[in-house]
Amino acid sequence: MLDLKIIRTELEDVANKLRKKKFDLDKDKINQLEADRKDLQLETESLQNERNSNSKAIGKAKANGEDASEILKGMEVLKSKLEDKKQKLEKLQNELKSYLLGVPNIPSDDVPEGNDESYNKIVSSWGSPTEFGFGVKDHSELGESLDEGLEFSTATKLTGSRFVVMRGKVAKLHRALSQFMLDIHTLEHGYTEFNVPYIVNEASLEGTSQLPKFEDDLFKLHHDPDYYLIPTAEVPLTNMVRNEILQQEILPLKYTAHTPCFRSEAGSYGKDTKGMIRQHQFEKVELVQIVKPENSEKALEELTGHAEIILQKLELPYRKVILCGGDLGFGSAKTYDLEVWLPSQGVYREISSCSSFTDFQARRMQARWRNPDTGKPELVHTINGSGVAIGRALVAVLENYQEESGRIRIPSALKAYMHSMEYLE
RNA sequence: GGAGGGGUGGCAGAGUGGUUGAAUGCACUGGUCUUGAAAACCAGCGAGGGUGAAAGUCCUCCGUCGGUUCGAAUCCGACCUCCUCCGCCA
Repeated sequence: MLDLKIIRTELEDVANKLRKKKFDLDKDKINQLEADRKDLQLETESLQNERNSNSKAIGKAKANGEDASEILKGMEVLKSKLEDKKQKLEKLQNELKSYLLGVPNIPSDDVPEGNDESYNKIVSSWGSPTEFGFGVKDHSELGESLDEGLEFSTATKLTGSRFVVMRGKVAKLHRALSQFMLDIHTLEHGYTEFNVPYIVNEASLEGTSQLPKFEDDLFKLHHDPDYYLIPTAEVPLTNMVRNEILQQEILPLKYTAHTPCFRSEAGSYGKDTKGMIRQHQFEKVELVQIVKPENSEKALEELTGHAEIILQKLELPYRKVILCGGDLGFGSAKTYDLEVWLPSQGVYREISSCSSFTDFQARRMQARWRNPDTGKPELVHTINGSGVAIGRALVAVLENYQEESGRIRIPSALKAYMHSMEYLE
């Protein structure tokens, strides 16, 4: 959610900046709602003031044994007038709030212009596309041809499309990837490891801005009150500071967790239907930082670097891309995607997305820190990114480490987690 | 699942219908003292919002939502949540 004060005072400027994100801010609607709100709020509050002072006068009169019936008589009219105004004000404020909840974050100045992903800019590359002297296979072909490998049809029997069963060594490799990533982030990058609920409430999802706008992307459970499966560990990790006022000494907070993620993938019919690129359930090691506003730009660079290290240690060729305004997520001010080389497709595919949300999530969550200079609570900034997606990392390893025979070599960084196996067999 | 007891400011913890947005302690900030620090003493110190150039002023908030009342932290109802005991259980 954006700062209402900034919207009020710099409406034109905000509208201009949001244009980069292809969002059309309804200035007339905001102006109208604001004008009405102002009038109504003034009237309501002055009636409340009147009621309060009358009530106090009644209390005083009764304490002194005096007659208060004269004041009491006037209160009846005042009460119904107040009730009326209050209801109208509440309706108006709800209208304003629900509109504002649908307004995206302002993109950072260095975010490139552009309508879609074709305008994203390559920031840097690491390694070069793996060379093969033979015809490469894709990960599903490789995985299905292993004795103990990927079983898409079994998963379809158990559940439906967009799920996978991993058997034996592949399941172990998948687990090795998650252990490896967690170890690097906790031992070398200073993150605290968490094990969190995979089911969260509505307030958490509103805090990190999946709700109310993107309910269709979530799996909702039959439970009262509403429960949802997490689409990413960003939700539980970030919401740990919801409604908190943090001491500055504990900042920055650096949290990581390995969790499954659940996404309905509504609206992606026909996209990546084959293989494990796009699943309803996948695992991910997530990185979250809670920082002082002045440090958020630096923290985004740092966190993205932490995700890059994983790909480097796995010796997977990748490139770093900055998303253009049109491709930027709803709450993000700036996003870097890391794209890993997939030989079978001959393209780089997203394996991590690292974003700064500035104070957008913090405002929704009322996540604050006490600034010793002002003595006042101020909003923190939140940053998160995948470090990295495990299913996609498995895909990348299978494809980039394949040999002509169909054997898969184990990346050296993972050997310690795979009982020194040379090959996946 | 059953029985009982709680949820109040950054923390601890008073407060059971009327100048209580809230005693007290801790923490924090400023000052006095000190070569400096600590201690001691003095003063200040909740959050969100409206309005205003500012000083200020007004409104809302005591788990959440709703109700009773001229007036609710305080009474009533529902829900959430924590603790204790019993039962059950991976």
